[in-house]
Amino acid sequence: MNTQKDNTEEKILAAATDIFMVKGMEGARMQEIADKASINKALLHYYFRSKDKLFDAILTKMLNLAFPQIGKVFFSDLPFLERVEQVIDIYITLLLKHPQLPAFLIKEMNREGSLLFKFIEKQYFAIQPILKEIQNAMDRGEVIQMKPEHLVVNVLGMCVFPFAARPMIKNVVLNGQDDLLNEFLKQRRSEVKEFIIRAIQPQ
Amino acid sequence: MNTQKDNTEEKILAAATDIFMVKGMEGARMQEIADKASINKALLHYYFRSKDKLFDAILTKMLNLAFPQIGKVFFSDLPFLERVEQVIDIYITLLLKHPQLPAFLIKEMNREGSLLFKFIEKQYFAIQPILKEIQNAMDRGEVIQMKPEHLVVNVLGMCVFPFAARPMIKNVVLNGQDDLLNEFLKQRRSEVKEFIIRAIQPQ
DNA sequence: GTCTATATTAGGATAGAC
DNA sequence: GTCTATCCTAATATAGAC
Repeated sequence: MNTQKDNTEEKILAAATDIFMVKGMEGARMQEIADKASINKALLHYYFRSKDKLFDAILTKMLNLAFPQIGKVFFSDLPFLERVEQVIDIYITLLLKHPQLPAFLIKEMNREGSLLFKFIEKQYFAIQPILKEIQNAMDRGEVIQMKPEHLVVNVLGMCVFPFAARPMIKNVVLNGQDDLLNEFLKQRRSEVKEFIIRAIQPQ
Repeated sequence: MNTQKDNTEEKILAAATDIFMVKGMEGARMQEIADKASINKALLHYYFRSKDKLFDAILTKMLNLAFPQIGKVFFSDLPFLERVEQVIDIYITLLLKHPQLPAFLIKEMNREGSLLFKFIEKQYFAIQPILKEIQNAMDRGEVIQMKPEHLVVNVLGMCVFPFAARPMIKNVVLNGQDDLLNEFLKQRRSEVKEFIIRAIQPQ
């Protein structure tokens, strides 16, 4: 049963997500969020007490969206190169749905006092098995030898960077046209896959 | 001859650079900049009239540092693959000197009303010859065939991303240790080069 | 050119009526 | 639960003495 409370809370969360994702914690204004949710500032505070708490709610939501993705598909018994392709696929698909996510997270992880650090520190233990598994694949000769950490960062960089730097890509590389940008970002799925495979397949 | 004016102006610029690079336009405080420059707020305004104008001065300075780099070395008569290696070398060297630059620019290019856009739009004409030259190298068979725009973004992503996402790399991939992070970033020079070369060299 | 003191505004937060 | 009105602090900016 949907009370009015639930309904308003959802409106607030939706509005806050939109605003915070684009402007970040420091750029966002409570007034703007209230306007977008078609309520007033006082009601924002009634539901979330403070800007910090509201922001934390949004940040947590987006983090749970972004981070757990890798692990899911990675530990199957498919050949390693296919698993890499799947990871790239999943990530680009996620980013096409949330293009502002990379810039948002980069902004946030470089902001002092961000709650993001609490979250980030825990992830160390989550990624160790992945690095280990990459090393195993290398030892089996499924992939060329290199430092697993650098492979991870290379894949992440190629997937994430064009989204974080969309405004530059759009205006510098393409000709300022939104539809060209969208097309370009969609192409990343296959482009990154092919590029990575060429770089890491044996011989 | 150095008047007191020059001296103070330099102190302000140095302090403002430090603060703005780390905190961005919205996170920085005039008081903090004044403190760092060992002067008071009023003097900041005496020299630069407003926070906006001061920020613009810093932004312009950093942009002129970051953007014109590529072109310089790119149009020599060296083999294409060697030129790519040189570009990577120059960029990673620049980033090791200014590790906060990527996050700063990503923050800024995603901020509405940023003066960065005026600058960014002009760069379209600067990069066209580079894309053309890449295409030529592909047609000559010096490199594998792909969309030049994606090659540029791949190189840029691998160079820039680990700097933009330093806090995450440090805590998630490495073990929260600053010296490990530094070592890792230095390794990027050779790692990126080798990775790119494997991905784009013919056959 | 540099300071202290003050004005001004913006923005987060609360009180209190309904 | 929702609103209007108001408070309070932080932050940019200016006035005016030295």
